[in-house]
Amino acid sequence: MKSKEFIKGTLKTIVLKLLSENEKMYGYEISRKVSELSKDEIQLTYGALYPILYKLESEGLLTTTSEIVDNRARKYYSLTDSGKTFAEEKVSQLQQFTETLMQVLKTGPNTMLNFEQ
Amino acid sequence: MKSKEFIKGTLKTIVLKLLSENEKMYGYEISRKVSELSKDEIQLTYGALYPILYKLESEGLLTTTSEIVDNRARKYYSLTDSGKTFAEEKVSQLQQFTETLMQVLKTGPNTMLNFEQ
DNA sequence: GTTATATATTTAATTTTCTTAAATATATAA
DNA sequence: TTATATATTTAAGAAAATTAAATATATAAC
Repeated sequence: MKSKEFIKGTLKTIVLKLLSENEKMYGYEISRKVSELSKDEIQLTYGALYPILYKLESEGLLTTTSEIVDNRARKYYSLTDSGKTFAEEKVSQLQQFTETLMQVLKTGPNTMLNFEQ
Repeated sequence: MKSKEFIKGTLKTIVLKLLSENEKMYGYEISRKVSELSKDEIQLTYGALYPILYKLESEGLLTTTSEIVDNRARKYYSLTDSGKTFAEEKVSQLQQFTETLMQVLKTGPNTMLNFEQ
């Protein structure tokens, strides 16, 4: 069982990151891309993904266009201008946070205590 | 406003990490230490911290001892043997996750698309 | 003296976020 | 005709964290 708990809070920013790299993407594609990039370590389930997309849309950060591809409905999501700005901010903040977290996790183990015996 | 959302899911592991470096710590101390190590970027509020500690205790991963210091009650938390093993696992998993996340965030921006025009 | 700040723990209501699961539907390979 | 892959949506429930308040002592400032 992969450690899913750590993803919490980062999913939205990952979605924003992918959308900032592509003119338009659809839900399934986003989910696959995350699996691919993370070598299946990070999974973006639909139950998590679609609510995120709806919320970003309701906030005016992305727009949707529907297309029929191979007879199947496909809904594309694209960042708006404010969405692009927001995405840059979030990604930058997450990178910063990640570095800080690594610092916190790096200290020790038992710094300065390895001289005993 | 600092990006607090990213912390979700990582708090427990941060607590475990600190406890694995110290024989015993009390709640307030843990909270302060996280602020210090992260230069105030990560905040462990009591509403988050104490429920985490209670849960770890109920799972047998840590034990508590109460002391009176300067007339004030102070409750120390220490990892049990299984707690130490668990802490190592969690920290290692979080480090792995963090590296994966950085890889995902690193790709792009707009790889291969900067030749247009 | 009393006010503010720092130390210290606990608990509860609420919100956010995610998991799990199910429903719906088409295309294609076995 | 069965399984697998593609594709979206929604809802119930759980988990985790936020916010806020209650309680209590010590000490520094005014």
